[in-house]
Amino acid sequence: MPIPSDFSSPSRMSAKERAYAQIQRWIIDGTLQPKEQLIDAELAEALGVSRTPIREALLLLEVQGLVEVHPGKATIVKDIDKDDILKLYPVFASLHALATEITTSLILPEQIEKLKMLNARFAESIENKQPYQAMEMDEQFHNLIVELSDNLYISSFSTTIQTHIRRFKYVFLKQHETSTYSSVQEHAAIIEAMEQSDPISASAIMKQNLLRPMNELYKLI
Amino acid sequence: MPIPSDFSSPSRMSAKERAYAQIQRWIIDGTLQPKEQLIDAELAEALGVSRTPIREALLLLEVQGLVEVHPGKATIVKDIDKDDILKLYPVFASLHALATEITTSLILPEQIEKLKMLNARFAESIENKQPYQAMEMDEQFHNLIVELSDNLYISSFSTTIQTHIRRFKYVFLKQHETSTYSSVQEHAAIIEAMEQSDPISASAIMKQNLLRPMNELYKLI
DNA sequence: AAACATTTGTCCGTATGTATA
DNA sequence: ATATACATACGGACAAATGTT
Repeated sequence: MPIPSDFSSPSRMSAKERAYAQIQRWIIDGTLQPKEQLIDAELAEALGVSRTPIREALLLLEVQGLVEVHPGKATIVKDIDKDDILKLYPVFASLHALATEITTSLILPEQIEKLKMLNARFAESIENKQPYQAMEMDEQFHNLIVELSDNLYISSFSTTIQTHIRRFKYVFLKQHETSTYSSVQEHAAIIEAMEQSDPISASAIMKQNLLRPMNELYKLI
Repeated sequence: MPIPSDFSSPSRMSAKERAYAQIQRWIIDGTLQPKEQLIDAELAEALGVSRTPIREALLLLEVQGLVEVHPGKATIVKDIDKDDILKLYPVFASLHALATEITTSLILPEQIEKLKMLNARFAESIENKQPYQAMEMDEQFHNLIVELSDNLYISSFSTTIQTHIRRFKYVFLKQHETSTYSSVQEHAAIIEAMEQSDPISASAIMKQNLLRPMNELYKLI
């Protein structure tokens, strides 16, 4: 009789980690709205744990910029306004441009193939009008390049920014129709520049691939 | 009789904040060495507080990448090796290049003057052979540009990287003679590009101003 | 193999500080 | 101005997990 035995797969999340992941999801998807007050005792009861792991999770969310803790007063979900998009995307673009530059000089043929595969699935998702799946494929394409750059700081900062961008889309857009076919073509151009070992071109295209949606989003709102 | 009454100046740091600042200092200056085990109970006694604020401080330091927490096993000071410098500086340079680009289009004449003043004091410190003061003046110059870019993500990420770079210098260099006079000239060139409202040039020089010391440091070690 | 020592994780009670009636 | 309610900050004890004897 086969025993599941995947004890160490998600390595048994601690209460703190579960609380962190759940509260973060609630903030991103709008269940917890901007400026809404967070009371640790309430969250503790809602998640079936004590206040300690909740407080640790809120501390992490504060560092990430999703929560504001006013000692002795209140803890609230950080407010958001549309101009945040003008602060988020340039940093995101710079980080990914750097990651692209680094990855271009490290990438292996089989990893290039994986990027092509991800971009193909990205294109399919757009054609099949599945905006959420398209967004995820787009993220996977970008995240693979970031991972391949093998730089913990880039990946860490990138994850933080990506979380805020995701929240922004959830709060301001009903649908997530942010992916366009021109993005597929830019991805292809990035891959081509990587194949030609041209880090300058690759990173320049990557930057545009992220700054263009910023402008489109900003006009849209 | 005049009462000091500076209650809100440092706004009375919490135990968590004091613990965080102190442990961080100990890690940066090498009092707590790489791979050294950190026992929260010991730190709690040493700092005269309970384990709770210590654990919160360690959590923050873990996010910052200065500490590794292995649940149930141990908490240790993160190890460091000289190749870290090749990961830190490119990210630092990208962030400061972006900050420079943004600040160039926002900066006011009086703020330009302040940059000139900081660079003059930076030059003096080098001439007077005061390497630590020179490092601080250099940091103030860069940090002012970052602050003026008015982007919370840039300043937050920049602070994290700067902390690691500082630790690197403490661990691998006895003296902090990392500032050279060519850096003063590059700062002057950045200021000049800003005065001419040339963000491309300003950010390019800024990038070089940070990548050059990276290569010098790497060769030195 | 099992009991033990050690360290982190969690719970809950209390103190402190703030805002409001 | 005082007291009261309420939320966060902190403390101390217990539980859980890991490695060892």
